[in-house]
Amino acid sequence: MPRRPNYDRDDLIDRARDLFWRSGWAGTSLKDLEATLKMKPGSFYAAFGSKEALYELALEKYSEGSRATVKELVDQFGAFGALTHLPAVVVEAEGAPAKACMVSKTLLELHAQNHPLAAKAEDLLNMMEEQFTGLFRQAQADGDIDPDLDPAVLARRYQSDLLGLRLSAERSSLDASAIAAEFADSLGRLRPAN
Amino acid sequence: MPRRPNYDRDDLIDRARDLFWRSGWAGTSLKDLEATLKMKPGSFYAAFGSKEALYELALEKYSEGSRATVKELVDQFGAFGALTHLPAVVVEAEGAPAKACMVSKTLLELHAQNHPLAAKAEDLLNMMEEQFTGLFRQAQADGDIDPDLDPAVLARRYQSDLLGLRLSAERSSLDASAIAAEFADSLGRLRPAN
DNA sequence: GGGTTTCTTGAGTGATCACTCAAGTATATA
DNA sequence: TATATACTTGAGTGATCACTCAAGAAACCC
Repeated sequence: MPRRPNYDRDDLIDRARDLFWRSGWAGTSLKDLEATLKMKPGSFYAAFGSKEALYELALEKYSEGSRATVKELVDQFGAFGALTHLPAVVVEAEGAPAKACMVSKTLLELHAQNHPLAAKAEDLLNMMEEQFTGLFRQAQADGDIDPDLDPAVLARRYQSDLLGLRLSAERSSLDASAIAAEFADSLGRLRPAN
Repeated sequence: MPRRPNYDRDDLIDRARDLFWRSGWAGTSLKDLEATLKMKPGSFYAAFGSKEALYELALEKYSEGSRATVKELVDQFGAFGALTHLPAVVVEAEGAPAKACMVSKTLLELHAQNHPLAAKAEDLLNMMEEQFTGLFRQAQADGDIDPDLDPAVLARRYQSDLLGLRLSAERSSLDASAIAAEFADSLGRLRPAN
């Protein structure tokens, strides 16, 4: 009996994610979303309920994609190799809507307003941090990192520096690839003494 | 003949800076500004011309204050000491409207819109980077840092990591002081060999 | 193909946005 | 004290904000 929607919901969320990622929460109006998603207000609200609900879907998808990218690097280069390759990968991502991390942008924009999306962003940053912790632990098991170091501490610092790198990569006058290379290089200092 | 304004312009800019710093560009409405500055719209526009003009004044003042803080640390601890103390100072600033750097927040929020304030933020980040370059150069002259390292490269990396630290300090679930301490500690690796 | 159900359309909602301006008020000089 | 010159007030500007809803169109089951 029902009529099926003539859009691909997953594709819509992708496009919304890219728009939100580039333009932020307040910087993205419903008019912008209607244009990008080619939806009239009625369809939009029937499909997603609100701008906030769609942002949350987009943010979750961003975070999933982010963690998937890391997993691919692990498959390709191993845990330690993923950690050293990631800085260059995020900085040199050509088609990306922005260099900076969407989750950190969300946190910075909405933290002061105690917006629910800022709390969501904190949760996602914690998840991503845990992934890094796992990678450092694995790298220790692989003999690539000094086993006396605390993987949770290493992960916290790694994520902080990575977010800084990605923020810096938004600066047009700055060569982020060079910082990325130094960042990757400095991970060599964590190798075991043997 | 004229009537003098009954406000302290410098104090108004301070209060506007703190409000913008916390809430961002789009997150700060004129109503918010009117309440914080205790000014009616007419006075506001007579005094500052526009929300954007005031934001620019506030951003410049933020940047000046930031560089002044660094200079004070240099007077107190020397160039290398300033570099090692700064991470803890920015993270533990109790009364500050936000932990993250206002200039970097501005860049992230407005870069995608090609907003003039984003270009301004880039300029100010470049100025702050130059200050760090000078500090590394001085630290080399003082014999605290390996003279073979490039101070400009060190400054870029230092600033990037510092911005990442300050961004991370916005996370309530994260102990930023611990990262700050590790950050300061890792600068010890830059000391000359002898 | 009729009937049901959902999706799509797009004008329209009140609220808020940054901003204006004419009128009133206070302070300086002459 | 008179007058000139600001500054202050606050209602009001059109534009845009996120969002609603009644009506029409399309796809499915029987």
